[in-house]
Amino acid sequence: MPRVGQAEGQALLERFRRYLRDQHQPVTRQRDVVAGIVLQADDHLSVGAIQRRLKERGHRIGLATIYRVLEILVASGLVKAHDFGEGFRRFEPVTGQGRHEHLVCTRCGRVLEFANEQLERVLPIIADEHRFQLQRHRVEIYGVCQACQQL
Amino acid sequence: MPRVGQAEGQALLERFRRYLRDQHQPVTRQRDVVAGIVLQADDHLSVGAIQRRLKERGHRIGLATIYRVLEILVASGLVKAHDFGEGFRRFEPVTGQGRHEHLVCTRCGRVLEFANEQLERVLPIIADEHRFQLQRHRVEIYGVCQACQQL
DNA sequence: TTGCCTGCAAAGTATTTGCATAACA
DNA sequence: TGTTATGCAAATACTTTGCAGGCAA
Repeated sequence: MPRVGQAEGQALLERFRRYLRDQHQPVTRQRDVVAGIVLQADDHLSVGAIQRRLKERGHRIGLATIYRVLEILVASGLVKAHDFGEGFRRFEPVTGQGRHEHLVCTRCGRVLEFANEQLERVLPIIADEHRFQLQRHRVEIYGVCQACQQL
Repeated sequence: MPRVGQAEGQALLERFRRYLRDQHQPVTRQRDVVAGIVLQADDHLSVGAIQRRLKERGHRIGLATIYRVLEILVASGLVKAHDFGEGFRRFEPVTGQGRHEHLVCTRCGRVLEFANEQLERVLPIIADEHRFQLQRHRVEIYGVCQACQQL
């Protein structure tokens, strides 16, 4: 079950092309291909994973270009960058499903998502109690996923 | 108001020396000095900050040694390492005050702590709902601290 | 056509490792 | 005194940047 449906991925890609045109930036083949992979991913991709998929599909795109496209994608708001403390970042398409947090498997690296109303409610209160102007938060649960427990 | 009182810092340092002796590892001057700085810190120190304090106090200790002492401190359980997504880690002495999470100021880098019972209660439930064997979690609130808001 | 994007390689940052020397027990 | 920690420098991993040439508009 993909995070982003085929159709939603296509729609996001279309929005990215539009974003580039609006910004008077060219829609290059590299940008289209990299964005296509990230925006249609059913997972939280690392740069390494993106590079691998590019190779599999026969595309020869430089590493620097991947990073530069990701920068644009994040700036466009269509992609979010995450740092799960692995020493590298991962990238996730921003779908309509709204705010969610992450469960990260420390064995296989798989990332699951969850939403919890209670959590989202309490964090602004805590920030307020400490006179913090909340900008964003990060909630991650690390553990062993069901599949890895059975090995 | 320091996180770790002078007395508590001293006690932690004493425990570190005992830990080394128990492990049949030498208590060298470098280990003692670096541990002293980290264990008595009133803040979440980066390696850069540790290095700076060492220089201020006239100690010439190699960078590699700092990292190696930190590795021992973390292994001993007296220090916790944190990754606040800044591209480097920070280190915090483990005091008796128990579990807490962090508020990180995105302007000045200051780190405040907070504890919230509701939060600690809900996270294991969420892990369970997703058949995740919980190992640890991370809750961070990023925003602008009170001092920085007034600038 | 023309300016910006791309690819390559080099640089940059945080951290780790190898090795000769020095210091602790 | 023998073992092992230290200091320096080189290596590593991820990411960013500079520059010559290629491509989108």
